[in-house]
This record gives sequence, structure tokens and C-alpha cells, in this order.
Amino acid sequence: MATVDASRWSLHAQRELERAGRRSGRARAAVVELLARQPCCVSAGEIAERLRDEGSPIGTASVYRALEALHELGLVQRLDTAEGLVRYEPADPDGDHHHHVVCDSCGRVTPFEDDGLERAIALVARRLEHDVNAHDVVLRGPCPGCRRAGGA
Amino acid sequence: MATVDASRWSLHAQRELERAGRRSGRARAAVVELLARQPCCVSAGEIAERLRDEGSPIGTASVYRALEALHELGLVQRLDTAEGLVRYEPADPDGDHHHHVVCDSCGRVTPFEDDGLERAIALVARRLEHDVNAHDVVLRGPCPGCRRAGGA
DNA sequence: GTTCCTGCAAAATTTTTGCATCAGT
DNA sequence: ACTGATGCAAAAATTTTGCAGGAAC
Repeated sequence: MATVDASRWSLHAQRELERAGRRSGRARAAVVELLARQPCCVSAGEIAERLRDEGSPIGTASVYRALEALHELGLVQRLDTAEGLVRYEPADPDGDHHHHVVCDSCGRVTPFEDDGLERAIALVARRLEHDVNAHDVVLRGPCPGCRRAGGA
Repeated sequence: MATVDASRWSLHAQRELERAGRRSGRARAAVVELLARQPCCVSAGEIAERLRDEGSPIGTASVYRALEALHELGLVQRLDTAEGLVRYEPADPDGDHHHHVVCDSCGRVTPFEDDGLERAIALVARRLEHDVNAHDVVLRGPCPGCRRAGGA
């Protein structure tokens, strides 16, 4: 499955947070709920902005703290798209996950999955001295739209 | 070969910059020369700091501008290691390149290469609508040292 | 001499931290 | 009630921008 089911992830996340001894407050609940609705990755700033627009303004610090807690429990995946900021997205509780293609020109992020790639990464991980418990792959190139427009 | 030959890359970079109609000034020369000596990736801040320590202080802005120029010509690879900052490293003129394992605990970055991985990525690229002209892979996990120390 | 490069400083962004207050258990 | 969560504001860190002076060609 390519996308994480929204309400399912939301529930999963809240259960895990509780299991980790975290109290459920408004700010984190709002962040979880917003993340659950995201098709792909968002930055902390975008989360704060969206919530503000929706009428549930949350302190910037709370957004970061919520993301930190979620990341600590492996509930979100951090993703760097080479813009000097970090993005987050819900992690599938089943361990299923996808990677990203970032457009050079417009910065648009498109998700994709590939079993062959996962297998290759698993092989590399086995070969290295390092334990590997997470991995990110980012492909870069002009998206169809920008390519047609002659962008970069 | 896993590492880029220092003087070779330095010359290559300077030649390409000149070919692109750029004048050779002190600041960019210092950045190129420092990058050439790096075994792996460094951030803009680290570059500025190192040059300051070595007695060739370069304005912060010049470091960023040099890196921008180098990136534009494909002479350095940008790399995000999930700390909210961007790192750079010399790109091998032969197109050879490596990827990175980042330690969860100490942040240490270790380079590696893997042909199987490259092949898998090439296959994915062919399958997608996107053109792909670059890619990054970051694996994460405790390095041997931190693992023994019980880190995370 | 013209044009680009450089450096300083100020600004814009993103992220972190401190602390008083509020809310969950 | 105790303790963690929250919000605000201030600080820190990273990156960008403006502009005057200097250097490369």
C-alpha cells in the first residue's frame, strides 16, 4: 500500500504515545491529526502555518516538540529534501514505506515505492559494519511539468 | 575508487569554473582547496570555521556563494544528513560516487559504495515519469562504536 | 575600465531553549 | 496534587541579501 491510512495512523500514533507514558495534549493531538491527513512530507513550519490557517494555532515550539516525540518513537520519518529544512511524514506502522523524487526546479516532492530498491538496500545493510535501522532515498530531477516548461 | 583525488578534483573544479566564465578570487579558491582536502561531507559553517582556524578567514556569504557556484556546475554534491543543515562534498569528475551511513547517536558519517544499489536506482529511474539526474541514499543506524557503548 | 568577486553587516528563516501557566492523569 | 504539556518570547543557528570596495580580466 502506497499511502498510510489516515485515521489508522492517527490512532496508532496516539496509542504509542500513550504507551510511552506521554500525556495527550491539544498541541500534539493537532500535529498528529494534521500529519495523518498529509499525503506526503511537510516541514515544521508548514504544519504550524496550516494549523494556524485552520483556526487551531499551535506554538512553534510545541510543533517541534511534538515532532521530536513522534520521531523518537519511530512514528514519523524525517526527510531532508536539500533545502536546509527538515520534513516529516507519518511512518507506516507495518514498516511499509516509500521514497521521494524531488523536482530540481519547482521543489515538488513525489513519492514512489520500489521493491528492487528495498532489496538492494537490505543487501548493502547486511554487508556493512553498521547496523541499519532506517534509510532514505531521494532522487532528483525535473518533474514532467517543469521539464516541458524548459525548467533547468 | 572510493575517494576523489584531492589535487585532481581541485584542478578539475577550477578549470570548470573558468570554463563557465567565473573569475578566480581568493574566497572561492580557498573553499575549493578546502573541499578538495575533505574525505567526506562538510557544512558551510564548518568550511568557514576551518578556514578561519587556518588563518584564511572568508566571509560567510562568500562560502555560500562559492558552494552555490560549485553546485550549479555539478562539482559538489549536496547532502542532507537530517540535522537541518546541508553538507557538501566534492563530486568525482568521472561520475563515480558514494553514499552515506549516518550514526543515530554520534552523527558520524561514513561513506560507502555499492554497485547493486546503483543498479537498483537506475532501474527505478527508468520506471518513473521523472527524469532523474541525481540521487542520494542515506542509511541510519548506530555505528559500531556507539552500538558497543549502548548508545540509542 | 568594466565586471565580477569579496567582505561586512543586516535580515530572513529555521530550530532551540527558558519559564510561567495550564491541563492530564 | 504532581508532572508533563503548552505558549510565548527570546536566543541560537543557518542561510540569504544589499551594498561598497577591491580584484580579475
